[in-house]
Amino acid sequence: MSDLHDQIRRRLHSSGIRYTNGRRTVVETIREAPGPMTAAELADRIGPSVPVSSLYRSLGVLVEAGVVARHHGADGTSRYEPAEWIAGHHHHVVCVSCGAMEDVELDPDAETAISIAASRIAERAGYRSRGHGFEVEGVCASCA
Amino acid sequence: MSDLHDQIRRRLHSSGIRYTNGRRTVVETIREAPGPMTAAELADRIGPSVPVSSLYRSLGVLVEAGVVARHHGADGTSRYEPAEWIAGHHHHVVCVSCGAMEDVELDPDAETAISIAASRIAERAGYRSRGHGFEVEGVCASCA
DNA sequence: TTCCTTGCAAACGATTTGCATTGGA
DNA sequence: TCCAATGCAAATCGTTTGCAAGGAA
Repeated sequence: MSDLHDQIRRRLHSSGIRYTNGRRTVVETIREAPGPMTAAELADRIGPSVPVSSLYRSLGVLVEAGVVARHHGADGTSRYEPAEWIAGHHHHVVCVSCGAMEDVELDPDAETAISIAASRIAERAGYRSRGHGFEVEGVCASCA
Repeated sequence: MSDLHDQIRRRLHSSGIRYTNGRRTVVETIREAPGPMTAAELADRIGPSVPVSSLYRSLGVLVEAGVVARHHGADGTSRYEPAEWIAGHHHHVVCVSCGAMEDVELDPDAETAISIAASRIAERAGYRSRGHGFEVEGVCASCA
């Protein structure tokens, strides 16, 4: 596990960015989270040791460096989770009612179907497909 | 076409809501737009006849009534377009760089594949699938 | 010493809301 | 008449930034 942090440290260092305690705390909190978290949720879990402004700055740096991925829930707020090279490939369900977001993995055949359809969609609009990330909308259990 | 506005008027009236000039202007502007628009873009097109606060209030009412659909761009701002019963079924590509959003239609076979995979994803997370709406992420032509 | 990073507070952009006024059925 | 809708300004929320102090290489 220190392995991972070494990898991250190297990644950041190659851009002249330091892997400080605060940033490591942010990364660990995101990794321990059950799913994509908002900045406010992260701030709650981390406590006052990392003030909001620093939290946001760290998140920006980590997203920029490809360590953390940023997503947008149905409520407009950003949610953060480990990048794919850390967390593995997966998709998201987003609750259109409360904005919650969860990770989901697909079996290979569904994955293939999705991949084809998604790249066709991107191509048709003249977009360069970025992986084949997409989000499914629905209503979560507690909102239903 | 006055047909459509009559339908909308009836829809709103059944909830004790009035279909005023301002709201009609908002609906028409959204219908004439080339794709999902932000509130700011709508305000630009409409001009000062509908102040921002009224615009937002109208959008809220229209979304609530199922006349307009609200989506979340990659930049966190909301985008609005006619509801599916007006615009027809389609999907979206979202530019992860600038937040732009475009409509895309799929051929029936891709549509079927997507539909199956999307409902499987929703089910797996315990979400009630809302249609099978989803958004594909990519990078648009002007950002690439 | 030289940059990068932090922390606080102030600034910001998008959206919402309080309140008094206007307008429609 | 009665309740919904409007317009303005102020408030709120998530997020960003300026600036001076602190810390690692």
